Amino acid sequence: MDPDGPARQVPAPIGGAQRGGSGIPGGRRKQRVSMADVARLAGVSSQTVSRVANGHPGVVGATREQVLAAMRELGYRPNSAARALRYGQFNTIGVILFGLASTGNSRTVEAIATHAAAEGYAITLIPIGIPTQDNVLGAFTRMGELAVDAVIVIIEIHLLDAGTVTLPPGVHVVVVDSDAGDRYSVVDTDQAEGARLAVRHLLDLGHETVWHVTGPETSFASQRRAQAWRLALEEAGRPVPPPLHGDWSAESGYAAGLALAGEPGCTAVFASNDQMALGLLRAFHERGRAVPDGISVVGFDDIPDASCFVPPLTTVHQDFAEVGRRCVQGVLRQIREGGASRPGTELVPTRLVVRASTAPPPTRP
Amino acid sequence: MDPDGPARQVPAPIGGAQRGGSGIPGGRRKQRVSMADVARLAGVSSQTVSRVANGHPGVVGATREQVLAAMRELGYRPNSAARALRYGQFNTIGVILFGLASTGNSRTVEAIATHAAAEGYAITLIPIGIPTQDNVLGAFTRMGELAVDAVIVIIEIHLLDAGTVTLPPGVHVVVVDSDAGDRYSVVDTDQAEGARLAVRHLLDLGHETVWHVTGPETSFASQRRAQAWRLALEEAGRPVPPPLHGDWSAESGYAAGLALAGEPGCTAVFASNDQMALGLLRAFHERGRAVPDGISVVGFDDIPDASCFVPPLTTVHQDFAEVGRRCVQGVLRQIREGGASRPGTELVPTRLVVRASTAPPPTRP
DNA sequence: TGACAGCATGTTTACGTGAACATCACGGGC
DNA sequence: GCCCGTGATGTTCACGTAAACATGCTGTCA
Repeated sequence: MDPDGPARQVPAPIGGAQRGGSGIPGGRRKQRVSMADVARLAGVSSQTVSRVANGHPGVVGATREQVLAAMRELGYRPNSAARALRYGQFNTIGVILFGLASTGNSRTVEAIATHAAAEGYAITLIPIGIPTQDNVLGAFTRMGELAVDAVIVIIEIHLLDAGTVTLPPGVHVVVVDSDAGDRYSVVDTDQAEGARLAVRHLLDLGHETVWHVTGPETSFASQRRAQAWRLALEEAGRPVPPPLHGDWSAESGYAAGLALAGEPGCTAVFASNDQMALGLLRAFHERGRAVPDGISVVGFDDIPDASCFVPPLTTVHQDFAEVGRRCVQGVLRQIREGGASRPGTELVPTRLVVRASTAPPPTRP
Repeated sequence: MDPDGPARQVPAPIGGAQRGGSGIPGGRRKQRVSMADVARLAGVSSQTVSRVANGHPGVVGATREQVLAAMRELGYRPNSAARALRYGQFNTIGVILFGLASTGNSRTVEAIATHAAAEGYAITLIPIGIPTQDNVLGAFTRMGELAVDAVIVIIEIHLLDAGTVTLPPGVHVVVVDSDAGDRYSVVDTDQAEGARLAVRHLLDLGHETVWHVTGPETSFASQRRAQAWRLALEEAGRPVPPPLHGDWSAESGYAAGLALAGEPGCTAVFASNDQMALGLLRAFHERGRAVPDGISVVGFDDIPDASCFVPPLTTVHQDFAEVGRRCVQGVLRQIREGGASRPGTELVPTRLVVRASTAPPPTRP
């Protein structure tokens, strides 16, 4: 940028004409209406304008009206930069994330934004295009200069495990979906419980074992679901089939489904999210394996569409709204108490929503 | 506008009168490290620190190193409030929207965030919980005090048609998905073309006419799709069946599907989005109406999951990323040229993606 | 009636940054 | 040897706001 305004000496371009009046081509870089401008028009001091703007007492009715009229006439809007400078805070929370496209993220962000708004905070999004170390590092660095009072991180924090990267000191931070509970304040869905619920449900229906389609290896949520799946099987003394690897997309679930359809012993599958479960349903349908009579499917997330899959999907419900709420709660606590990030993990419970994609296994011939 | 809000919450700057180390343990009060602090440690003036921080020339190597070392030692981070105050801009774009949950919105926002980031801008989200006049008005008002240089509006702007509401003057603004092209700069998907493509596709396959499931009445996108659907049928001289009304959700599509399954003359349906199309597929499946052999279904959006519906869905592809890109382009142009919002509508083209949910109508007995 | 309480309003100042201007040291040309 | 140009660095100031402090006026009570 090149803000070389030679004529920026002028302290107040007013003089009667306000915006378009003067013959000056292009309003240059003059700030818009300030308190001083309003004060001049209203014939009071700028401090009185400030008092009126902030609803402070001690301004008599007539004066107040005069000031308000001047504000309206000039279209005064408070300058939040100056205000932030004065107060030392922005009333803004930064959210670092990798992609809004994933269902969970957008719902979590929405909840964060909503709850933050209720507390008078706005949300600033810092998206990471590709989650490489460099990009993440860059985002954290930029973070430092960003106009935010606190940060919520919704990326796989273990990308930062190299240890060379640390959040700028003094930044309040809450992390979602991570194993960094020993270093940061973490809010997370109880992935393990959810996966266990899914597996137990299928075993209780009488299935010998449960196959699993994972999410991407880089996802901590996926890792934990897979781990809990394995554990639940082992605890029940069941064989643990080799997991299939997906990438969250329905297409990858479809590919896994085509493979699983060829496994005669496979009667139950737990997919690490609903999209992949959708892919499974399609594959099984195309291969003539009836769901749920021939094979059962359980997903994870409980996206709104899941109730209209064919058949409606049994899945683990995640409370994204609650995750968002607790994130906001967490950072606000830090901001207000002034403390640094307090390590620890908060788990948001899950619940199983049983629909029509699960049933007892077919009776063996 | 009414800048006279309720008393603003002011975090009392604790401590005595001076910045000196008031022995208060709950060290909330003072700003963090400033240039002056760095300057003191490095034994230079704060202006020199500023030069180093901004990479300006004219600082000799040794001095620069000294300053950098001091910065590292103190953990200096520039104060963006002061910077914004100085420069008169925030490098931030505000996005007003109603819910990220809708597929389109989150993808558009993601694209906006990505492109904005590439230009050095961050995104501030202002969510509107329930799109009542009051809430929208409130958001626009808050907008005025927000730390943003421009605004992108992704709500049904006709909510504001009362005319009592206007954007704060001087705010750069781009609107998505709206009929306000005469007042604002608008970027929109070519809804009409998309709907026409869908209808033409079905008619070309030999269907006598096409039924339609709309989105909510408050949605301008839905209105335009419905209008284009009607027009395409009329142009072809076909009967126009009564439209069924949904609310974007799969469940509402399911309800519509149950109704349509009872219409023997219905052989083709155009749903206003993919979620509702999913609901249709479920309903038709449950009612034994085979898709596409008994009845054809076309959606709108081309969500990633659509390729794994049963059967894979023929749908109209929306280029959300392009919409986001143009929004950013639009506001940046306004910011740089300094002009106000220039009325006009930019249309982003759509294309039909043919999959397996459409086929010629069954031959009449 | 005078001193003072109480309240409306004005004045000063600091917040952190960076442009514009000031200063200072050094070296080369005359 | 002196002057001046050049380049490094310091000083001043304004950006818009609001707390702290100062002023000035009104009315009241001893």
